[in-house]
Amino acid sequence: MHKKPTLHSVAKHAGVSVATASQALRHTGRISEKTRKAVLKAAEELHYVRDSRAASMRSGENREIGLVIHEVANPFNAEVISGLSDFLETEDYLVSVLGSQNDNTKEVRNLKAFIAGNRSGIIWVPTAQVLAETVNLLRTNNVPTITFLNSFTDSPFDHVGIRNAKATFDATTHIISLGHRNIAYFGGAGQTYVRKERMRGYREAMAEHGLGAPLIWDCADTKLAASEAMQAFCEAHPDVTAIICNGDRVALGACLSLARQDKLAGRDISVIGIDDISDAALASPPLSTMAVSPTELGRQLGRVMINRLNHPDQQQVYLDVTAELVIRQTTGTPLLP
Amino acid sequence: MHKKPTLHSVAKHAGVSVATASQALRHTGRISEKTRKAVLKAAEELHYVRDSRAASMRSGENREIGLVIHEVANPFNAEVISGLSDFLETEDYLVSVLGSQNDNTKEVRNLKAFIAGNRSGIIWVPTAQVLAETVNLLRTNNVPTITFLNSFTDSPFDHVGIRNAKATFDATTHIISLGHRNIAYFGGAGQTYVRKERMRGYREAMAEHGLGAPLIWDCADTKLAASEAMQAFCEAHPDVTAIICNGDRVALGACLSLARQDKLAGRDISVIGIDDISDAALASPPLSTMAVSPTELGRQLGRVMINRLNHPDQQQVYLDVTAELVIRQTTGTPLLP
DNA sequence: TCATAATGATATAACGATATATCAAATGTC
DNA sequence: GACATTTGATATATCGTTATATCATTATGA
Repeated sequence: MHKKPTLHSVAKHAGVSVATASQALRHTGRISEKTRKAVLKAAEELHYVRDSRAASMRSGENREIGLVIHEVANPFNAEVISGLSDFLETEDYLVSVLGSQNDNTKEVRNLKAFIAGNRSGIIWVPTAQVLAETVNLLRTNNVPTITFLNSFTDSPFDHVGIRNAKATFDATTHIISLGHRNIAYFGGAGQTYVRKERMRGYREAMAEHGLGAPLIWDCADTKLAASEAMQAFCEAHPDVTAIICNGDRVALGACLSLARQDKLAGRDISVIGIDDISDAALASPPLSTMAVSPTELGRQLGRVMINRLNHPDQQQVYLDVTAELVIRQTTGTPLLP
Repeated sequence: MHKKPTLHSVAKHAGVSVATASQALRHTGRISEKTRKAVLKAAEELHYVRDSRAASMRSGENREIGLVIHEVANPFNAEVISGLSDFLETEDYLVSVLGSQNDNTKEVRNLKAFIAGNRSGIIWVPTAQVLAETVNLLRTNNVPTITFLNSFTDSPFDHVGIRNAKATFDATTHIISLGHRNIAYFGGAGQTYVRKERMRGYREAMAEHGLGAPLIWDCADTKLAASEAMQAFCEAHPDVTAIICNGDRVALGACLSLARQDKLAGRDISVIGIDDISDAALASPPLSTMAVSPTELGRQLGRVMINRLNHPDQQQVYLDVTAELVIRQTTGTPLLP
């Protein structure tokens, strides 16, 4: 088996020096058209691909962005990734993704992998417990970092996320305005930054209308887990007439369980989600939700990153996108008792 | 802003030479325990992360695998990625993913990015039209490559995929055994390798039972597109009593449309998918399908890759996984006319 | 005791590219 | 025609590692 072509072999094949070949391929304008053509032809013939490790090491340039996310299979995340890479592509950056499965060890390993590979920037969805150590790692290694969705106190990094508290506040207010009194917060587990904020919005809306004793029901963030949890929830709390869900996936799972119990979401129990993933509009009945457009969010994220790369000394950016109420068919007036 | 720590700064901080620091960090066993400890401590204090570009350039080792896939947001793919990276992680490899959005230009760009980054191996879901040029690119650059799902004639690469023709043959045979005669193939578009094989299986089963005039209905591979196409399909072919779908996503879209028309999948029209994505079992009614377990498929893929990396001269591997019939509630006997 | 071997640290040369300095030849100016 | 300038190609150092050779030490053995 022969070895892969290098700049050296291209130069030899074109009959020029390595330095000339390098310049020719980079259109520096210091090489005559004739020899440039010759080098390009040689490169073509040998199927030469520049070794980006060597190039970026010498030049210090590396147009690659790393994304460390908890779960790639999450449809909301998948749509964000899609929007993000589409946008960054137009800026000639490449996005690579590593999933941490909500595991702290993997998270650090993935961040280190991106630092090791000298990414120009890192976008990071932090897990619930961020160690000061991890922050120091990113800072001393001098990587422009943006936290996404989750954040943590005293974070020195740029941030792009959702106005979580406002989203659930608005959702809860809407539900209350429909006449509901007995409203629970359903789904999610643990005290992630995002969930804490969302629960806060719910609590505040409840308090504002004098509806005390907020009720919170945990479950893992999957459709399956939510559908099982909803079953148990309905048995435990038959008096609840509406639930504010921790996200669309959970909301869809809850609706599934309702259908199995021969109940109708929007009539027997009102359900509202957050995110507006593409399945939300397609579900039956279509899901009411607080829409944030994951694709657009991905683009925003890209914009903030480009901005940071172009202006390293700019002050910290903190961008929270507002979720819009989308009323479909899973929210309605409560049944009279 | 200070610069990122290098082996040089670690060595200086520990009071040893660069060579010693390097060996200490790699546990080569040629360094005394005392100085090794000192180096480790220095590295820790400076938050040193090895520059993998320099390391892999010099050593030739690079434990990273690249995956070029058409669509990350596809739930089947997402589950495969999850299985793949979990497995390769146990072998101490890292997986990075690039999505090509079914675009030929992006596909080549992504492959080049992985070649440029000197990945140890590439897993590749080829688009419908693969240029000889692209194959040469991979070969001359000497990257162990595995095609996944799709392939092409005369491919020199290892392959992991699904026994597509058998899957649809079995699905169709099952539908026929239930008593259906008027059966269509629904979904997908164009002549990808996978779809051609799947249509072949359908056609062969139909022919074997003397059921001529196979009917094929195109639509894009998304739930939304499928639900719209199904509407049109039902109007155009009211006599069809069962459809073999190009995949679960399409099948779920079709079921959605049936529900909107107040028809029940499994009674009015039988629907069967392929893949068994996690939503299949959760849908209402639960989807009958030809199950391949995407997570397990991801693991297989990882196994084949490791195998190739450890045995570069082994002959070409071609592995097709068999799909199992899973009967849920969307398949049943046809209504009497 | 003196040669020989083991141990632990270091010096040096790569890996494959690019930035910079350099140099020869061609061109321009008065 | 002598000198300055532009143009196009090249030589060399460098990025941050690791592999290999080298070199002091100290330990071992006859």
